[in-house]
Amino acid sequence: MPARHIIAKELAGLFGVLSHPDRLRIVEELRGGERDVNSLQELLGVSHSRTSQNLAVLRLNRVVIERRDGRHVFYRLEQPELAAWILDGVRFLEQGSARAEATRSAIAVVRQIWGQPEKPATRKRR
Amino acid sequence: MPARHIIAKELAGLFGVLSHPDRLRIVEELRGGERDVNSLQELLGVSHSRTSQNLAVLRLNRVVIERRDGRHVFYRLEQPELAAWILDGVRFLEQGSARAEATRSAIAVVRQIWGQPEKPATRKRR
DNA sequence: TTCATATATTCACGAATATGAATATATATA
DNA sequence: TATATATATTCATATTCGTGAATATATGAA
Repeated sequence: MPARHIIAKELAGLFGVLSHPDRLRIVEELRGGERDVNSLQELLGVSHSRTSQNLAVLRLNRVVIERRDGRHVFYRLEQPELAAWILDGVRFLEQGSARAEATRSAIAVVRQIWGQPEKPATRKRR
Repeated sequence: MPARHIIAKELAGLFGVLSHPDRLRIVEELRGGERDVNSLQELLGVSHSRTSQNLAVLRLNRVVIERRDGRHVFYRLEQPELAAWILDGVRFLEQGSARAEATRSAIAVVRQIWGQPEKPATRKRR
């Protein structure tokens, strides 16, 4: 199989993994370091199982790595630069006049929020 | 709706559009300039309608723009830098020891193939 | 003009895949 | 043990995919 077929397929897989709002937000929330599932669930405001399932997708595709500590499981980015690369892709949302103004201003906000490393919150360790 | 929700959703949409091998290859093949549907179909080695349908997805999501000329429809990237950004993302495939050696060498090849602008082939114009 | 051809898009269908919600199971800690 | 936490499984639904047929649309020839 030609190299470009292999890579196109694998890249498409990576894009597929990232083509979900929850999972994108998880990646961005992990940009500053590891977090446990509960902490992520609260940040996302979705159900526990949904968080866990999306983390499983990310883990199976080697986007995140887990570290168990007591009854907590902490997740972190396997390749922290991934978060910056994703954020960089936001510029392609600005295109086109058809794009809503709401989106354009949201981009500015998100660049503030996601654009700088953040010290992980409430990291309960034991 | 918080900015990060909006952006996560839109970004996820973009990733979804790009989460298909054919569409990724189309974007990369267009890095050097416009091509008509037939030319793309031959490059990809897939059916005509499949090519056209994937172009429609890219078009509806403002990734590509069409230009009609006679009986040909030429497509080009709306934001040419998109191809470079995607190629940049290839580095995240190198990760992890579980990754097959075949992939690693394919990455090198693809960086050669996609890494430099290419002069569009056989552009039949009238 | 009419007809044949080349090009591109759209449609309909079944197959495959993804998704979300709910539940069940497993594990670690107290 | 009981409880909190995390993962796995199941199921119903929704979405996406690929193919082949049908439908434009444009061009050139008769």
